[in-house]
Amino acid sequence: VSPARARTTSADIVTAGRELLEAGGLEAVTMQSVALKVGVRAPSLYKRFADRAALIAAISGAALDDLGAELAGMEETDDPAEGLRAVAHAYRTYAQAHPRTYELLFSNLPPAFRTPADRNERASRPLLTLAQQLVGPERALDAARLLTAFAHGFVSMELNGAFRLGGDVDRAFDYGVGVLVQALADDAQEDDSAMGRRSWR
Amino acid sequence: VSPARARTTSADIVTAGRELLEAGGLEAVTMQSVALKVGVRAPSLYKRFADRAALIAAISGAALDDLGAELAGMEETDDPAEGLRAVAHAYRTYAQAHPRTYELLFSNLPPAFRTPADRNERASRPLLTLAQQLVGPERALDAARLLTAFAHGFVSMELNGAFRLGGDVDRAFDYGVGVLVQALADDAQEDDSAMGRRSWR
DNA sequence: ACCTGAACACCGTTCAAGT
DNA sequence: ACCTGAACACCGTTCAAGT
Repeated sequence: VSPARARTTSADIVTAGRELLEAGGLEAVTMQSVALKVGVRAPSLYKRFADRAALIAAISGAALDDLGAELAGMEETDDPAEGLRAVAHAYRTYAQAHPRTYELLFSNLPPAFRTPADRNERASRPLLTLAQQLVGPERALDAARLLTAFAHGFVSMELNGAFRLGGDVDRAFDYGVGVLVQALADDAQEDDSAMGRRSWR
Repeated sequence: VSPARARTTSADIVTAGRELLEAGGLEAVTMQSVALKVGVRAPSLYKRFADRAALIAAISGAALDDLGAELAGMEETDDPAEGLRAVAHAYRTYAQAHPRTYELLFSNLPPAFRTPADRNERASRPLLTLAQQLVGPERALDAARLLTAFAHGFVSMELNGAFRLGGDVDRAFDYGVGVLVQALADDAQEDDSAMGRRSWR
């Protein structure tokens, strides 16, 4: 007897899932729709992914790698402030190009299916490196979190249609990034000149 | 013949839904579980809500009203910077107390079922008023968006377990809020003294 | 006027049976 | 070794029939 040959691959399945995700949101990524798209029946997917959650996690991980690739190399600059602004804009650009995928990237997954820490690390290194260049090692993490939180929060609200009071949304993002980076630079400057930490408490 | 008397109310249904949401996440809010909790069968819910999406929207709206009530009155202060910091912390406190509900509040709903604009307005007015006191009417909206984006982004990443690099997360939030409010105040100050807008572009 | 059981289409998942 | 149809439990939703 000749054992059945594989008719698809994990990579193909993830690709099909990502296309369905971007086209119709997470609810369109059903085991049946993904299977049909790769020319197989739903039960066959369980040969490669334990369940739907594992497939979604793989899709999320692949998307994170893409975002990481988009940001790669941005820390190689001699103007960290400019670099940070560029990272923020690249971040927003990715979200606008792949809104549903971006949404998934920051949605709650069961702990067992979260993206491994090292893949996460790669995507966040440019930002962290630039932050360290701007404010020094001690406050790099806080600064990176400040920027990430702002960028993610802004983009997330933008995608959810939360900015309905009018105004220029592009300008608001520029304004926010600018104020933030400048504030971080000033904060570091003050410390350099031994004036102690700004008292904002 | 005696027509059947109502055995539940829309308010009861929403309450039951909110409890199920906080206990087990959105996926635990099924028409059957909600119906059983109010002592009725699933089909009866359709007398009061067009479908599950409408029920979820009602739950989301009720939660927004609660958050609005939490923030109400915070704009009545003579220290807008302090008021803004207080709003940011109240925001984070709400999210930590009701994580799943908070998550729903900022998740993507189909446009037809979004919270009406006026209910949204009530929850965002304190922040907007304080921002206007700090930076003036022209930049109030940008400033409010900067703060909201940071607070939402930070809290959202916190709830999703995105802060895995260690460090003091409470301190990072304080740091971010402090830097932001200070930067906004400085920015406004500069304009007041007719030195033109800070050139951060 | 509201409630219900029964039915339908759909989903995730399992598994014995095929090659 | 992988694929499949059939089956199961569950879900949202509709609707005729009850009171």
